[in-house]
Amino acid sequence: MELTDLQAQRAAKLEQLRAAGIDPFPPRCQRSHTIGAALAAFDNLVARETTITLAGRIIGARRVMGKIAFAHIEDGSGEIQLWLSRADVGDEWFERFRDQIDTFDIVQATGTLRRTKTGERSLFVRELRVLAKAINPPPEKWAGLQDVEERHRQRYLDLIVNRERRDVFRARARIITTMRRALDERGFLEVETPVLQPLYGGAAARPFTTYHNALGQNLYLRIATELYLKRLIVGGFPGVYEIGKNFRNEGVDRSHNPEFTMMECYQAYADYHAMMALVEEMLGEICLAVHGTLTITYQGRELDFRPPWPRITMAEAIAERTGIDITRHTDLTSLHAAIAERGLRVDRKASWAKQVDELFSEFVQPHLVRPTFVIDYPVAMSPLAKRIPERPDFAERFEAFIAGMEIGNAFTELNDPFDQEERFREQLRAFAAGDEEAHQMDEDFINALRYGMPPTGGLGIGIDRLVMVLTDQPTIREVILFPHLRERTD
RNA sequence: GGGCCGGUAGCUCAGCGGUAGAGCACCUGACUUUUAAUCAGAGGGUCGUGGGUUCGAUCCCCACCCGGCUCACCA
Repeated sequence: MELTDLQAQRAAKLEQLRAAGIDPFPPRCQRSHTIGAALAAFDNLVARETTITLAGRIIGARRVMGKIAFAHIEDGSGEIQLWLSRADVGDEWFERFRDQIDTFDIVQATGTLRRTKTGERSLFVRELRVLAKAINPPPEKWAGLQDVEERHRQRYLDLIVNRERRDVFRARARIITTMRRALDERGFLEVETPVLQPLYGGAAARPFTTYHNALGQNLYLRIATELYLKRLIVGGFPGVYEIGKNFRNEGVDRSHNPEFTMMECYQAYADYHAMMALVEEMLGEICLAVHGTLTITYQGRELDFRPPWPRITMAEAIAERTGIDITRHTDLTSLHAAIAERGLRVDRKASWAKQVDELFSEFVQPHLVRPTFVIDYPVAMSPLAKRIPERPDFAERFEAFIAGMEIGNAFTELNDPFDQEERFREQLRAFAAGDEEAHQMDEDFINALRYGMPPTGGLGIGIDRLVMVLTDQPTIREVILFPHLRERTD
């Protein structure tokens, strides 16, 4: 790989260090404190004049004068200023600091803590060591690394330079930890199910396909964990959950990434009302863990996580926004007529369910800013959910919306194997008619249901979108460390 | 996939037919309390890629690559 001038300069300095018998990449350091710990114990360490050794990356500019020098280092726990004087570290290392050590190099410094005359807490260095020489130069000192593409392609650099971005991913970890604890405390068992699946199911999506050489078999990367987790409810676990990646072979936009993290949980002897309560409680706990309050701001808009969240049926929501009552237009012709009557766009290619969904997505979803449950979806859109006894064309299903985004999806799970089989057959017909996202027939899942699955509530939460909401990030790419980007060919 | 915008020094950006610019960074020198250090000086570019128009193209035209926003799609 060809080096730029700046890289070559740094590589030359590295060789100078080697020539002086200094390993620019020594295997160990002698750190006595993290910077965070040293700052926390600062007054004590000053009073006792304790000699300590800190390590970290040089950030910002080195300020080297004739006989003294300043620089800041950071180690992930904090930042501190180094104060170096020619008298204390000696000519050799003072000049080495000036001539061979650069911004971004990782160093170790031994000395005592004190405040400078301006009052800044600093390590007055007596001994310096190089821990790792940086060959790549830093971006611009003030503007930093702005270019979105480079921030994502070189996330490591983004995290060094834009250190506040680390907080987004710390919050992400806290969100997942808190969710896991909430589920554990409620008796759910964490499980792992296959990522490589011979059939894909549990969601409406196109899959990524791969091939197992030894078995001579096509496999799919999972689009959901649902059908495996419900097999475990059949198997007798009272509650299970899985947090993991799903893969959907679809487009990329501000709220979609081809691989994304989903939490799915299933609770035996519960229904979708119990799942609504679970969402309210669990997301409340998570919001408190991250923000310490249940009312937060997302992209300038207030979000109130205090329970109970509003509940509105899909039919009511559509009627409210469009004046169309889908419960009275139960066939496509009638529905199209109602849409046309109001001067709205009719999708001639859509099925009834698809047309309903389009009405919902276009006219209702953008308005669902505060945390809201939309409940009771048409059965035709919900092939894995149980019918509402009094209204068998609708299913006991809800989706949770926050800031106009679908965050969660839940049902009272369909446990009638005959109905499930018929729903799969309906999906096969849709697939044959050109719906590439229709579900596949899963005979083994039907077989599991034939052994009897208790009434069960199931829930999926899109972790990435939840993190967006709770960290006030505008796009999903900002909450995924390494978001999907096209390969660069130059 | 459509529309709009962008890709120029390591980074942040200006320039938009006539020798390629600034700031920061880097390099050289001075400097014992800096923190956007300061002062003086120097270097650094296939202007995303490939064609075309032109006496001459970073600039105009075409195609392509890579992004951003947006619409569509993806419940």
